[in-house]
Amino acid sequence: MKRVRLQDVADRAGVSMKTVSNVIHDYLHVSPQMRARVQEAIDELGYKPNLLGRQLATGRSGLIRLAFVDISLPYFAELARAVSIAARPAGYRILLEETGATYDTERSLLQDTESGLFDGMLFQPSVMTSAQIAACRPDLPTVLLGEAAAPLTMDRVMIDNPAAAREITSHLIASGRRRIGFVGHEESGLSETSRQRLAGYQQALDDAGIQPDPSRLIATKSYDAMGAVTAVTQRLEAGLDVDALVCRDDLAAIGTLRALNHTGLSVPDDVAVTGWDDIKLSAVTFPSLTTVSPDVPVLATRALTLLTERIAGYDGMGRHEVVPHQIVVRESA
Amino acid sequence: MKRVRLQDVADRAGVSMKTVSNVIHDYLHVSPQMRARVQEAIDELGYKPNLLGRQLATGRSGLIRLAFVDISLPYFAELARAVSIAARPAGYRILLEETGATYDTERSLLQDTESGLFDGMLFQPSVMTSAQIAACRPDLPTVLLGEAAAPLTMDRVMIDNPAAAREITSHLIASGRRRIGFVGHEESGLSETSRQRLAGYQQALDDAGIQPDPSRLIATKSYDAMGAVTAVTQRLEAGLDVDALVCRDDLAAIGTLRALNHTGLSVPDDVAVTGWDDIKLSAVTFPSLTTVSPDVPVLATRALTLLTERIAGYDGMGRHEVVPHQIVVRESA
DNA sequence: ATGAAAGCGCTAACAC
DNA sequence: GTGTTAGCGCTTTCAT
Repeated sequence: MKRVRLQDVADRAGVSMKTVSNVIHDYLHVSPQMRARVQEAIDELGYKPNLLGRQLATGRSGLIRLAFVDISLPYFAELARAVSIAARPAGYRILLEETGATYDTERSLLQDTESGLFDGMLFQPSVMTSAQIAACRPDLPTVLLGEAAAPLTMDRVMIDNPAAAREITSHLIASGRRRIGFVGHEESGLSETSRQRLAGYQQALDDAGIQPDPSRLIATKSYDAMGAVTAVTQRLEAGLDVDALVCRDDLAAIGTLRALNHTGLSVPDDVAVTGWDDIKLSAVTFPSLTTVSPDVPVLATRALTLLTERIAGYDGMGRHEVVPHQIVVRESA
Repeated sequence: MKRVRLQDVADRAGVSMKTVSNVIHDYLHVSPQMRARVQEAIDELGYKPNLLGRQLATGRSGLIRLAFVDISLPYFAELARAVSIAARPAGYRILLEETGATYDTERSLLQDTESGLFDGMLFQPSVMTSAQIAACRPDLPTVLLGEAAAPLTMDRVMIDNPAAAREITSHLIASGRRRIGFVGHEESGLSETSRQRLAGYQQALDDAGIQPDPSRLIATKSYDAMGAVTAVTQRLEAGLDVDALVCRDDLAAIGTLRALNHTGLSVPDDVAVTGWDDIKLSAVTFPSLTTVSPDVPVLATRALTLLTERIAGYDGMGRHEVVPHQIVVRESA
C-alpha cells in the first residue's frame, strides 16, 4: 500500500486540498455533509497527514530539545518525565539529549550547525560558565534549567539553592548536630550547583556560630552513588569526625548511607544524613532520606511557559524565576 | 538577522544550489577551489541547513520513537541512555514517549494518526497482548523490547526471563534457602514479564523438589519501590514465613529491603533478597543486591540494528533475539 | 564538475 | 464555504 497524500483524499472526495485540510484541522466553516464526505474519503484511504510536510510549511516542528548531563541519574529522569508531561498539552514533544557533562557537548548544543528541527530548547548546563553561555548566543529559543550558569539575557528557572542548603543544614543544627560535614562536590572544578549548596551550608554554620571545618568536606569523583561510597568510606577509615553529613544530592546521600552502614555507624543516631532532589527512592532507603524537595512539576511547567513565550516571539531580557522547594523530613535526620 | 537559505549561499558564491549542497555533503567530485569558495560563503552568511527541508526532500526524519512505561523508573532511564548512545553513530535521535502502562496509550502508538515524523519505533509494551499488537499492524518499522507480547511478524529483543529467574532462584536454593517467596507481580492482570519470571522461579523450586507455596507470593499495587514496602510489610506483620524473596525487579527488591529492615529482619541472614535489572543503585543499597543483570548495551544495539534493517526495507518475518544476562552476586543473597 | 528544474506533502493567502 | 496557487528549504535526477 503506497502512501496516501492530501491530494489523493481531495481527488477521492472530489474536493480541493484546502477543504480536506479544513476538515483535518476542525476548521469551523465546513458544512456537515462536506465534512462527512471528506472524512469518509480519509477513512477509506487510510490517510495519515505527513508531519514533515506540515512542519516545513508551518516552519515549526513541535519538537523541544531537552538537554542535560545524563538521563540515568534519577533526578534528570524525573525531570524528563515532568517536562514530557507538561509538554504534551502544549503540543510539544521532547527530544532527549545527553551532554555527559563535557564542555564540547554543551557548547555544540548552543552552537548548532543545523536548524529547523527544534522549536526551542530546555537546557541544564553543568560545566559551561555564564560568560561562556552568554558568548554563544544560541539562535534557538532557550530556557536554562537549574542553578548553573545563566547570563542575564537568557531565561532561567531554578530553586533557591543557597536558601535550601541553609535550611536543611539549620535543621541538622536544630536537632543538636554540631560536627556537620558536606559530601558530594567535585574534587576539582567545582560546579555552580555545588558552590551554591556549599555556600548555604556554610551560611547556616555561621548563623549558629559554628566554625566550618574544611576537614569535613568530602569531595567525590563522580555524580553517582558509588563515588560517595568510595569517598566517604575512605574518609571514615581515616578518622573522619562528624555527627551529620549534608549531601549534595540524593545519590551522594544514598552512597553515604551505605558507607556509614558498612562502617558500623548508625543513621541517624551516630550520623545524620540529608539528601537533595527528593528522588522517588529517597523515601524507600533505610533509613529514608531527609532531603530538599524541589517542586519539579512547577519547574517544568514554568520553564515550558517561558520557552513557549520565547518561541512566540518574546524578545525581552532574561527572566530568572525561582520555584518553590521544601525540606522533607524523614528518618535520616 | 534573517534566515539564510541554501539559495542565498549559492547566490553569494555565484554557484548553483546543487554545488553548495555537494559541499555540505562532502560530495567527492568538487574541485578544491570551488569547495573553498562555497565554504567561505557558508561561513560569511552563517548558513545552517534547515533540517525540515532536508527531511521533506529525503522522506526521512532521522528520528526514532522510544516508547515504554515511565522514564522515571531507573531501568527505563538506563535503557534510554543505552539506546540514545547506540543511536548517535547510526545518525538517529531519540524521541521519548511514555505510555503510563495504559492500553489506550500503547494502542495509539501503534495506530498513529499521523506519519512522517518517525523513521522507526522501539517499543516496550507492558499491557498489550501479542494478539492485540499483531492486530494493529503498525505501518512504522518497529522493534519490540522486552519479554512482553511479540507477534511472530515483528522483531523483538529480550533476555531469557524464565532461565534467568530459574538461575537466580537456584542460587538461593544452592545457598540453603528453602522457604522462598516472590515479590512484585501485579495484584491483577499479571504482566507477561511477571508471568515469565514467576515461571522460572517455580521451575527452580520444582527442580529442587520444593513444593511452591502460594502463600509466599506477594503481589504489589505499583511498580515503584513503595508498592513493595507496603505489600511486604503487611505480609510480614501477618506472619509471612520465608528465608528468601525473589523480587520481580530491583525497585521491588529495594522496597523489600526496607520492609525487612524496618521489621527488624536482617538481610541476608534472616532473609535473602534478589533483584532484577541491575540498575546502578542496586550496587549501593545496603546490603547491595544480588540481581539479574541484562546486557542493556547489547540489547539496545541489537534492537537498533534490527530497526535499521527494517527501515532500510527488510520485510521478512519477525526476528526474535535473545541477548545475554548474568546473575550478579552481591551481599543480599 | 556544475547547473536547471522538478518535486517532497502540506499550509495559507487570496480569489471566487 | 470552497477552490487555486504559491511557497516552505532542501534533494536529486537529468543535462551540460
